[in-house]
Amino acid sequence: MGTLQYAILGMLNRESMTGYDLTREFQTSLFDFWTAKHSQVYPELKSLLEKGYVEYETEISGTALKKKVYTITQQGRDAFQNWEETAYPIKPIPKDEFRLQLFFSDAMEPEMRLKQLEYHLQQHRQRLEQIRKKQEKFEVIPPKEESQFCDYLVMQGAIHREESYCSWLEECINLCQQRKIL
Amino acid sequence: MGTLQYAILGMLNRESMTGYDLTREFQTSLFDFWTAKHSQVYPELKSLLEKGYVEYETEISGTALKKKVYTITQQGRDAFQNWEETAYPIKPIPKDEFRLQLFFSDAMEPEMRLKQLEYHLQQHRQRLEQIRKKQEKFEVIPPKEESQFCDYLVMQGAIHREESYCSWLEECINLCQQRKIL
DNA sequence: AAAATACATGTCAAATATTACATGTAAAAA
DNA sequence: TTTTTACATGTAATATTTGACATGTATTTT
Repeated sequence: MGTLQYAILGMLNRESMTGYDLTREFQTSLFDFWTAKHSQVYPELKSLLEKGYVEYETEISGTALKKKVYTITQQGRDAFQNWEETAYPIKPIPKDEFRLQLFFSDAMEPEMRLKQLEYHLQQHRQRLEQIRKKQEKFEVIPPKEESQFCDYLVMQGAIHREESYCSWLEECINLCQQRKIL
Repeated sequence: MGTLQYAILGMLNRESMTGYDLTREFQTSLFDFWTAKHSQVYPELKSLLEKGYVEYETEISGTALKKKVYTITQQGRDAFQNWEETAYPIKPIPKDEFRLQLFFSDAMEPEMRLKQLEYHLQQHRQRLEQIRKKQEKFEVIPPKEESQFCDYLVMQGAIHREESYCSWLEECINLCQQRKIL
């Protein structure tokens, strides 16, 4: 079973919701480590339904709008817990198109390389700022029993990741400029 | 045109080689930011051939073993250079199964969460050590005109990435333990 | 009252990527 | 001399993901 299905089970384990709600979560609270579009969510829900890991009730919103509110079953809870407690070997290193461009940048004008480095630094600084805005909502570190504590941990991870990307790019820019002056 | 095709063009831009050689590069020098299996490389070479971006000559190794040695064409060089100098918006945040598990770890025993954190720290420390072994080969920072300089930059990036992953995990472990003692 | 945005659910085609299937030669080690 | 490892090239089936197509309701803004 793919990771996305466990992500869905994990969310439904917290709270029953619709495919639309799940999709929204993938665009917000899970955004810093997992994303999915609605075109992937609905088929996966169907698959989980066939496995008996989720069930749904139809609710009417307003006068005609049908909503399918999905709830995790005991079977689903068991499958989720089993995944959650399994220590999987770490996945292959994520692909990074910019690192690839940089790797080949010896074939490029030094000014162009610098321009590329500065553009990407700017992009990652923006991303970092967006994550820091989330961080500011935490006034204290939440107690470790709450799901808020987990939110805090993964958000810290996202900050670490972007900070290190930025500091690497700064280092690259320095190295490129230094050797220009000498 | 997909990124993998540009990765192949970039390698052939440095030196003519076979699909087998390319696959080996994806497992070694490009490993820290892009990978591909031979089952993906051969069809992509075929596609590049149809586009006129590469051509090949058949060489005989030994008495019977046929090798297809691919060479980039001028058209291929132009396409590559165009990609290389384009500043693409940064890609969505890479997926990370462990961060997903951690995000849901409020539903888990605190000891289990700690066990998971320590396992992943160990895995990433190992990965970091492997990259550091590559780093040790550089006695000085190579001059910026050489492709070695690019190798150095991306390798530094891989070190930054793994170091920050490890320091984040250490921070998480500390936070989990701290609150246990208090 | 109209328009725009958010809510809500799906399918389909295409691109990307992994694993397994399939075959054979060359060189090095046991 | 046999076996194993590296060299060498492909295809097929499957899984994952994205982007486009397709439709309709509810709410908010203009």
